[in-house]
Amino acid sequence: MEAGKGESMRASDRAYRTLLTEIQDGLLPAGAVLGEVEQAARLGVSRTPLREALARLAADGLVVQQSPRVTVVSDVDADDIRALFEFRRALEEAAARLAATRADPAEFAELAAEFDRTSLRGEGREHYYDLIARFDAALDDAVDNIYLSSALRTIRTHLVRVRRLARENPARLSASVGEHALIAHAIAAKDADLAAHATHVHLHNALTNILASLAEARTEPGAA
Amino acid sequence: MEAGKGESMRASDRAYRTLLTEIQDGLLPAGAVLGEVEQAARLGVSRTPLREALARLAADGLVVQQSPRVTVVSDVDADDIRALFEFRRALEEAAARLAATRADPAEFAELAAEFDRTSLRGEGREHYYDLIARFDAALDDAVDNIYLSSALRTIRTHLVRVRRLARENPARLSASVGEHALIAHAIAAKDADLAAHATHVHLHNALTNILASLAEARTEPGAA
DNA sequence: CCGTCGCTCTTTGTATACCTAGAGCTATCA
DNA sequence: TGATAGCTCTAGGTATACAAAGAGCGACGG
Repeated sequence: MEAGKGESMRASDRAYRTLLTEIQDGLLPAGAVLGEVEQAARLGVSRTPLREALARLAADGLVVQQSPRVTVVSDVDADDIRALFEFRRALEEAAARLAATRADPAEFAELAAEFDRTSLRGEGREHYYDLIARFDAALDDAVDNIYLSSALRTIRTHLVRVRRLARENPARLSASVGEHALIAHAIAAKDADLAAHATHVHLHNALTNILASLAEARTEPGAA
Repeated sequence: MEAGKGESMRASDRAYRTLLTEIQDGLLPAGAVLGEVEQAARLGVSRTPLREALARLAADGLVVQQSPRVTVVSDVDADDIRALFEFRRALEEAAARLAATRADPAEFAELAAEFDRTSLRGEGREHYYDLIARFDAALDDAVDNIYLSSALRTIRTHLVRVRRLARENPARLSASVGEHALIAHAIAAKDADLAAHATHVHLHNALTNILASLAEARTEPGAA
């Protein structure tokens, strides 16, 4: 579907992908120490490509040099999430405005229609996340700005982790579909202000839900 | 003042700093091919740290893999600059808003006063760029958002190159001081809307000036 | 018994040797 | 004469060997 297959890549790419996935999925929790020799042996690559992978993860902000000698998986607390969403709001509002100006209306009208349909039938997570991914891709394509796209990609990388920490409930998922439908409609209608403000609203709701979910999880840490 | 000295750094850092400076100063022009062995020999380091330096430059967007085999200094044309400023506007407007909310008013009042003073006496480029740098640092500090700060740092890295391409004239420099004064005053007054809109205006003027300067340079490429 | 000095061992940073793949050239065949 | 197949050679990708520095521990002295 998207990028190259697992076997034909360079060792450094495989190491990066593997570590990225493991961090996003929580297999490598925040604070986990990533020793070079240890990880190189585990992933079956030598230290050279592994170091390259760690450097990329550090550039992404998923890994941090705790001390000059030890690299750890970065922590994600509520303040981090708030900061991430401040950044995200700035970028996605700008992206929505630009898309409203430049996008092919037909494409976003089609996406809007799909969001509307999905909103009626209560489809599963799978379908929802897939649709979101297509919407994001269309947005990136319409905005046509490598700086913006690159920054958005980084954000999405972090969001995968955040979503894992804060399980979104079905009600929120459903509401999110509706919010996306509005954004898509606004872009299709070339209404930049509406697109930006709808994005603002969407991100506000998403953040609120995530922080609430996080607070909940802290009070009742029973469900493993 | 800022980062570590030249002699005590790691070889990879030295290579990165050197290449960065050379690209920003135009010694390595757009399109210049950066062979690993060649650059490693030239900079007096081995290929391993040099590769790390190239990877960082690639992450910054200053270097690009033209083909799977050849890495070149990235090009900067008018469209790139427009895209950069779209991105910059999104981030700096957001930063201005956040600073207006969070900054210590006294600090920005002081900066505003300095801009006002600089505006009266026609100080040189040196003083101007130094003051801007202090303003940027204060903004970063006030915003207190690692994602935003990190993205702004990347932008500033690119801006050094852009400034080189488009020589800013004294009139523009003077106007820019005034615009900065207004932004600083707005932040000190905790007026988020004014801070954001003044930033918008400032970036619009800066971009217009740069693009005009670029068009000029293309018609009369005489002055070496 | 506690503090400090020094050693060792681990871990990162760097250099280099090896491997592989692709671009370009040449020679041969149609 | 043109095209193609094969070869060579270069440059990147990977593995490994080497160097240096810091943390942890132990022994010795006060």
